[in-house]
Amino acid sequence: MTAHSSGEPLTPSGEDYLKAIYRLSSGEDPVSTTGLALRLALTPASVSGMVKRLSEQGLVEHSPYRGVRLTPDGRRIALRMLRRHRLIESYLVGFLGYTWDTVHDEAERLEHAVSDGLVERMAVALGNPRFDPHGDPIPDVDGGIVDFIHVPLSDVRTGETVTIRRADTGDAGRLRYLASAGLVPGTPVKVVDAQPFQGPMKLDLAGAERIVGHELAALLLCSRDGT
Amino acid sequence: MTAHSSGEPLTPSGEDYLKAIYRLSSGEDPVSTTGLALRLALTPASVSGMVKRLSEQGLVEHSPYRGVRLTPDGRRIALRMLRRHRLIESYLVGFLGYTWDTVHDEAERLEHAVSDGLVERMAVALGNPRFDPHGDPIPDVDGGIVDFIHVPLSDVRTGETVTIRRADTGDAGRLRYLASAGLVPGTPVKVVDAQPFQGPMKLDLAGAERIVGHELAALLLCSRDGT
DNA sequence: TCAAAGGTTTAGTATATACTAAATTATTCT
DNA sequence: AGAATAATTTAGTATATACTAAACCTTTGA
Repeated sequence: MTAHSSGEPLTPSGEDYLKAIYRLSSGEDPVSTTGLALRLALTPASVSGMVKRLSEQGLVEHSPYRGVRLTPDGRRIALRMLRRHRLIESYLVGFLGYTWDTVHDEAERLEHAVSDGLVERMAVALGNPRFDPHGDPIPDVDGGIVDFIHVPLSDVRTGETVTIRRADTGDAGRLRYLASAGLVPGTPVKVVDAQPFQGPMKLDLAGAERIVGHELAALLLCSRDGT
Repeated sequence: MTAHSSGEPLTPSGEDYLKAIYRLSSGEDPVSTTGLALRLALTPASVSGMVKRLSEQGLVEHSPYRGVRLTPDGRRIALRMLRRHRLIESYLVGFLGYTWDTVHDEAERLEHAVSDGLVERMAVALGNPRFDPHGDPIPDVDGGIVDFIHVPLSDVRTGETVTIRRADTGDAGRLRYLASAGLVPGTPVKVVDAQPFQGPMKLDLAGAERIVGHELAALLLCSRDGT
């Protein structure tokens, strides 16, 4: 089974573009060239060129000056990469002693090198998990993905209690800090106070008080009830 | 710690060349362009070009029309790749249910993507093995490698008893057949009869008789005593 | 010893991907 | 609405790696 319908083989670069488009578009919305360029740390001009090639391969639809979106083929590949990435992260944490802040870069390279067979063996070894160590949902083999509506902690109103579900970054430093502050998926948090203008929040974590800046709070995606 | 002294980063291609040179030269002898081309399934012209670039990076020494050999830097990288490859194979067999005939291709891709840290974690999980599933020695972290003098089974004289130590191929079909015939590292074998002109050999495997063609016998590297 | 054969290198081409600088289109603000 | 600003694309360049075809050494054998 090839990666996509057209015969063209896809390069690691192409895989990264598709994955980035998926992440930025949350599956559907069109994505801007500049947004992609920022995310991939490339120039907009380079992105323009690559997008044109992906479009010729039928993996994205591109309206010049308007944006890119994935075709069904493109989305399938993006979800496959996401599955790989998240299963690899899960495996490294579960079986090789990695911590959640150190797995991202390793997975970023491995996801282009592993075979489908290896990914599935890792999935089996893990017991087919549905979430990775950061709380992100793992797409299943046929591209299904459960995506809950999560609220950034920074948007939660004072007095409300939510449960942290995901940490939306791959940055090791931030992840390490979050873990040390006890702000990991599964943790219930009550917003005691929130200062305006991107100001810090005062939180209640099982009795203990904690102050978190706006930037970090925006990375913590939460659910309101027992979702 | 970078891969080699000069600042130049090495590409996966370059890593493959160095590994191939090491394998073909058994560490020291100069290697021909054509030999390399055959091994890597490339044209001699392509090899010529790449060898020139590797030589500029100080990883190989090249006397035009005479051959290539590794510099100390080049050898270090080659051994690092060999360590990676063999540890990955060992890990896949030991922890993820792979069999010895199916690990080669997977390792061939992964060896370029894993970090040193991951390799060492796999080594620890395996208990720092010294041989991989095919019986090949695994170089240690500082590039030490125990290499015994092994005899191809095809060179063993009639009446002699040897122990199979290594299966010198990555070909899945051949490996599968060898395993099914009981011809795996560790097995003692007595040569009952050997026909001339690349003819088949008759073997005694713990009482059972077996016929093996010359090509396969040449792949089975053996030790004479209890080496 | 010298010519033929074979192995090796060079020259020129192609593909993939990134870049900078310039041209182009879209948006925003007055 | 039209000009200034911002975003996007195109044009042209560079690097890495592979290829084919042609030129070039080396070795072999008469």
